[in-house]
Amino acid sequence: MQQQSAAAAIRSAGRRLTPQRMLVLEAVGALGGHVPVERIAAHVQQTAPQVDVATVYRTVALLSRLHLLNEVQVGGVSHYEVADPSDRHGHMVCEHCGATFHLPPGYLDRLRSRLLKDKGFDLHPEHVTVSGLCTACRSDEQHSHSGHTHTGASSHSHTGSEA
Amino acid sequence: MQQQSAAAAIRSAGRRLTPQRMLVLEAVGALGGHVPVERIAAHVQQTAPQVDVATVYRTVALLSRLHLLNEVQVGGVSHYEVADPSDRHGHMVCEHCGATFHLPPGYLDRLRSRLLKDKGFDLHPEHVTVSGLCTACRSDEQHSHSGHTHTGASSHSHTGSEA
DNA sequence: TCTCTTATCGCAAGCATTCGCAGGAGCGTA
DNA sequence: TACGCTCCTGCGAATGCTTGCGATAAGAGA
Repeated sequence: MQQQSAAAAIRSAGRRLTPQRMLVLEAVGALGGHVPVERIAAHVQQTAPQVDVATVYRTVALLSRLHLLNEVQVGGVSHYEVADPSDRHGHMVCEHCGATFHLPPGYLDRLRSRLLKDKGFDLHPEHVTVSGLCTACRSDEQHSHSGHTHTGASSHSHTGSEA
Repeated sequence: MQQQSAAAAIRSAGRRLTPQRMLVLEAVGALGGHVPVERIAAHVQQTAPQVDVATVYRTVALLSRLHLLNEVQVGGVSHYEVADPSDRHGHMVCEHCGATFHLPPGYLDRLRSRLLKDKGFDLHPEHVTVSGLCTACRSDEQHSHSGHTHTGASSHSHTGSEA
C-alpha cells in the first residue's frame, strides 16, 4: 500500500529510491499525526543509527516538494504528516496553546474558487494553515481577564480533530 | 500618528517604552511591506549600531503579540508588517516564486463565521497565510512541462497586491 | 527630583538547521 | 551482469535564531 506508491512517485520524479528515504516515510507514518523533524530523526535512528539529521532534513524537504508529506507550521516549527491525496485537508493552529486541528477541505472550496476567479491564485488546501483561538483557549480568555500575554505555546495540548 | 498609538499600546500592556522598540517599529514602517528580521536589524543598526539582533528578535516577537506587527511566514521565514486594525488582511504566498499578495478580509468572512459556528475556532484574518500558485507561476507550469522541481523560491519576485 | 523595583538590553554561549565536499550507491544502458 | 554517470549521503563547518545572565535604565511612588 502507501509505501509502494510513494516509492513509485519518487522514481517517477526522477529521484532515487534510497533506504534513508523509505525510512523517513515509514517513520512519519508510524508516528502518526503531525511530527516534528526531531522525532522523525529519532525514530529513523532507532533502526539506522548512522543516518544523519542533515539527511532527514533534506529528505522531508524533498518529500514535501513531491507532495508525499505535508508540512504544517506550528508556531514557526515545521511538522510533517503523510499526505493523502484523497483527503486534502488544511490545518487550524491555536495561537495560544499551539494545538493543531484538521480543517476539512469543504471549508476551503468556496474560498478557493473565489481566489482562482478573482485573483488567478490557485490555493492548495493541504498547504493552508490558519491561526486563531480554539474553543478551550477562548473560554480561558473570558474567565481569566488578567492581562496575561500569550506566549504562543504551553497550556493544554490536544492534537485532536475537534476544536 | 501611528507611532503615538503604538507607544500607548506598549505602555497599556504593562511593558516599557524603550528607544529600541520605537526604532524597530519605525524601521518596519519605513521599509514598508513585508520585512524579514534581517532587514529590520540592518535598518535599526544604521541609526543605533549597538542594538543587538537578539533585541530585534525579542522585540518583533513582543510587538506581534501586542498586535502592533503582523507576522507573515514566507517559505518558513518570518516577515513582519505594521498592523493596521482597520485592514485585517491575510496573505497569499506563491509556493513557486515566493511572491506575497494581500488577501482582503472579505474573502475570509464566510470561512471565519463557519469555523466559529461549527468548530468554535476563532480565526484571526490577519494571521492567515494561504499558499498555492500565483497567476504567473501557473502559466509557467503550463508552458514548461518539464518535470522541474519547485524550489519554493527565486524566479519572478513581485510583492504587489495583485496575483 | 530622588529612590527603588524589575523589565529590558547587550553579550556570549547554546541549539537547530543548512551548506560544502568527497566518497558511496542507485539505476539506466549495453 | 558489469559499467558509468550522477544523485545522495555522512561528516564537519557555518549560519542564524534563541537563551541565560549580569548590567542598565524605564517608570511608579515618595
